[in-house]
Amino acid sequence: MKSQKELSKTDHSTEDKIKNAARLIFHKKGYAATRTRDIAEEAGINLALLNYYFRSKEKLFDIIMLESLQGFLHSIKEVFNNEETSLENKIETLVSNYIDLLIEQPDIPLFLLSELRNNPNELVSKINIKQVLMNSYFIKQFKHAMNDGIIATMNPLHFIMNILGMTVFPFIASPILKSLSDISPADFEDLMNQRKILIPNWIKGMLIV
Amino acid sequence: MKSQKELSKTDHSTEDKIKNAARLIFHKKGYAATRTRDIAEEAGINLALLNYYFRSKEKLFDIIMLESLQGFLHSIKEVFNNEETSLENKIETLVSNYIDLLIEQPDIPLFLLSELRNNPNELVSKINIKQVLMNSYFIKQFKHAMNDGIIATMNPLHFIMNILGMTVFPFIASPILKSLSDISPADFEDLMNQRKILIPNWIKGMLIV
DNA sequence: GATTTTTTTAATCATTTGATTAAAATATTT
DNA sequence: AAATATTTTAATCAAATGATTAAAAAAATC
Repeated sequence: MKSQKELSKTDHSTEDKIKNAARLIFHKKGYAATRTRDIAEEAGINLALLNYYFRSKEKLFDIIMLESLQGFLHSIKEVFNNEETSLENKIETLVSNYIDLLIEQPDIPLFLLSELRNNPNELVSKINIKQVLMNSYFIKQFKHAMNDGIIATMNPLHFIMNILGMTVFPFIASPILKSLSDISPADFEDLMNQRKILIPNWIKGMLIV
Repeated sequence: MKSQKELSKTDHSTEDKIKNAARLIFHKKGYAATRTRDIAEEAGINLALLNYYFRSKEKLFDIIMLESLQGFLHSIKEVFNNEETSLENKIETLVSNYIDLLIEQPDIPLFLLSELRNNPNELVSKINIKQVLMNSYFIKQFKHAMNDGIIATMNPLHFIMNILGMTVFPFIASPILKSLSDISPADFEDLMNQRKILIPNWIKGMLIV
């Protein structure tokens, strides 16, 4: 089990050291609350180096943001466009993969959602999430099963909201959930691991005609 | 249907004008990204007045934060401790109330979750969410029904995560969801209103033994 | 209506913070 | 080894930003 910091791939080059530090702090505090000096300190470099390599805070942020978003979508892409697996299998794999990802990097969802909130972000259109998700093989399978009466009729958006809501929300709300009961971080992780099995079962229950 | 701004209760007094402006901007941009000058401009007052009435940005923020958190918990409190209603009824009421609340004030969840993320917040302990939720009549009913074999066995936390996840998450992720498909804000609101019926049904499905 | 208190304003301060610059240190090339 | 290019640093700048102050305006009190 590696810590967030150790996890940061080989920071051999100075550029990587800065990027890894930036990722860590941006993810934890968001753009506005992050000081370039904090990044420099975390990276163990002089502040001027940050601007030497990345020109500005904003450009550095854009790089981190793009990579984070791509990384987060990568899991979905992989699963959604696999033409070999069943609908059920996709649900199981998606939930399980995401819970693993979120246990490792619990700050990612709140980071992404906060930063995408207002920004008239070209990123979202750049990445073309719509194409990736709504035109995926997974959605085709889903619609097909609906037409064949195998699963209940439902707007696919409801379906996606339910999967993501049940999977991602606990991590977003973990500070509150942890204070709700007296669960330790280890207990919380156990609960999340239980959900790898539970969520797919609940989801399947929603699909029964 | 009032806009967020008009909704702001009677800003008769200067103090109220400032608080309402602060609430609007803090909710939308978060603490770090908010400039006291923006609040002053939104309130239509001189910047010095903000400090005259509230001493500092931080003190003003603390007031808004406390009120927002209390407001958000108020809905739960009301429903959870009603000893007249059934478990099913509580679920329906809670989901319906929250969806109404979130349609009116969609910025609240991301605001609360972002700001509570790191802060070693005394607020959370001050408000004592634990007492409100985990020792509520609702949880008693839930545990009782489990013991009697009326509903499936499940950690109550899973149950709360599922209700809140399915209810709140779509609003947090709405910027992305809206770009996912081509739904208009009106379409989105329709979807959310559908969920007032759908979510309680899905939840009940999870509880079947 | 004069006096005192409260509210509001314009101007300014001090600190923070993103960014730059010129020089030093290090690495690379010739 | 000398010359050149690259990387790093310390010092500093300029703008943004939270906060204060002293004076003006308005309201309340006598």
